[in-house]
Amino acid sequence: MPTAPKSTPMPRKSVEQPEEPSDMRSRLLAVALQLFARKGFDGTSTREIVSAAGANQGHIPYYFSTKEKLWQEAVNIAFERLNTAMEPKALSPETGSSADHLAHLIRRYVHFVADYPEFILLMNEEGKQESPRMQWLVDTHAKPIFTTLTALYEQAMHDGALRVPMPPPHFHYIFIGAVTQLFHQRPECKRIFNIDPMDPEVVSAHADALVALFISEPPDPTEPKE
Amino acid sequence: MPTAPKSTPMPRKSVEQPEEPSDMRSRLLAVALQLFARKGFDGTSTREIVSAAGANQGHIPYYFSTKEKLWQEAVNIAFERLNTAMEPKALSPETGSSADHLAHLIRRYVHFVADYPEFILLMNEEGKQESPRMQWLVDTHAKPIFTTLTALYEQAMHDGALRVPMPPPHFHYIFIGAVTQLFHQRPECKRIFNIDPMDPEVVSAHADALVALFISEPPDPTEPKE
DNA sequence: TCTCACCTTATACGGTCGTATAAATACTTA
DNA sequence: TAAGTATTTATACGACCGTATAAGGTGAGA
Repeated sequence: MPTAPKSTPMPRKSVEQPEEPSDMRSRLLAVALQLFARKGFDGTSTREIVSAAGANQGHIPYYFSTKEKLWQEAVNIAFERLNTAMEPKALSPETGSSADHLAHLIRRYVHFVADYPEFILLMNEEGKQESPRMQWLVDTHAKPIFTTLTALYEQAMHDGALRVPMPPPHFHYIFIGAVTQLFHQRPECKRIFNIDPMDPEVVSAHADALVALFISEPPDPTEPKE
Repeated sequence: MPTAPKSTPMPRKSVEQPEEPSDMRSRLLAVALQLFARKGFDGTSTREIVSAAGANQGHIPYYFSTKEKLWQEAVNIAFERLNTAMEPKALSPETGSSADHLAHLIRRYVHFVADYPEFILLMNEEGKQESPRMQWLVDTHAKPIFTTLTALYEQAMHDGALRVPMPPPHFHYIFIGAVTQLFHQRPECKRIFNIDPMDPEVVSAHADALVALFISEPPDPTEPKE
């Protein structure tokens, strides 16, 4: 920009976005994650990422060498957030019934998905077709998580906490689909039903419905048992 | 190809694929539907379509004028198949309980999705972000279907056929997600669980699980009612 | 056989893509 | 302040994109 005033040479670094991560690498990762989730890997150009991050084309080979590597690092961040939101200690509690615990996990996951739809958008985008990216994602992140989840499902079925027992893979996809479809199809839902899935009341109602659908009712204390 | 033998000038038309639709327009539509479903609108190039259909670049402006129009015609075909598979008369039966009827519809839809995953791949691809394509798809095809479905859900809840009553939009996305996620994430499922969702036994087991989850059990005739 | 509408082909245009790199700038350390 | 490292910039390359079109081929009716 040849017309920029040289008389005010920017004090130190950038005063532009005091809230976002200041270094270019982090900003590129954050922007890339948003765009990859919303528009897919092929649907997102490096020029779009660079422009939205206020960066330069040269930054991508400099920091990430390749668009694919940039995507991998962005996915790593998404899984870090999942693991933070659903931290492992919450998965094996010491108190409360199995049903209560599972209900709590469902509510937590619903709110995570609503707060951070990028995660499921990425997963659904990459899980639907064979590709090196899909294999990397599954082997690196998904498989270990699903091993843990399968154990959780089996424990819950053993405890009678799940209303309808079924093989873990079936339960897994039924459950994940039931939780996420509303948020994955947000624009469609807004246009068809005039409802915004991100509305906090909608999110809570969704969590309630899912808990009622999947979790066994506790035995009614006003009735004699057996 | 200058080395092609001119001595054998192809009798009449093409003897190549006697089973596929013979005219180029239909072949382009069939191929485009597959590719759009598997790789999305942006992820599919007209050159890819043309090459897979054994056609020429010029065929696309000639028959469809635009890639977007080609996409629209392919989507029309997908919805024709949905409407054929779930034909309206099946939606309002005269005999049997509401629960039996609904269970039948669930099984039918599960098998449709398994046989023809292109449909849900297209819907999920386009429903996840705002775009003129999404608006066209929803206004042209999805909205009328979902109006019918909402009436169906409400009737089923009124009849007590659904185990867990909830507002129709919530039920809709929970149900669609529960049915389709397994088939949408087929490559992921194969890699994680070593299970192919298209295996007929897996499809049937999935349908059974969904019926058990959503549909109320019939009142047990061996027990006195009330 | 000639005509003419229909279909197919080869080829091209301007634009965008991922990637790359040399030069310019900013920052740190001495 | 001087030297050296880290970052940013402008720019370029070849490949592929959607779209377009003029020329060639084909077959039915005159």
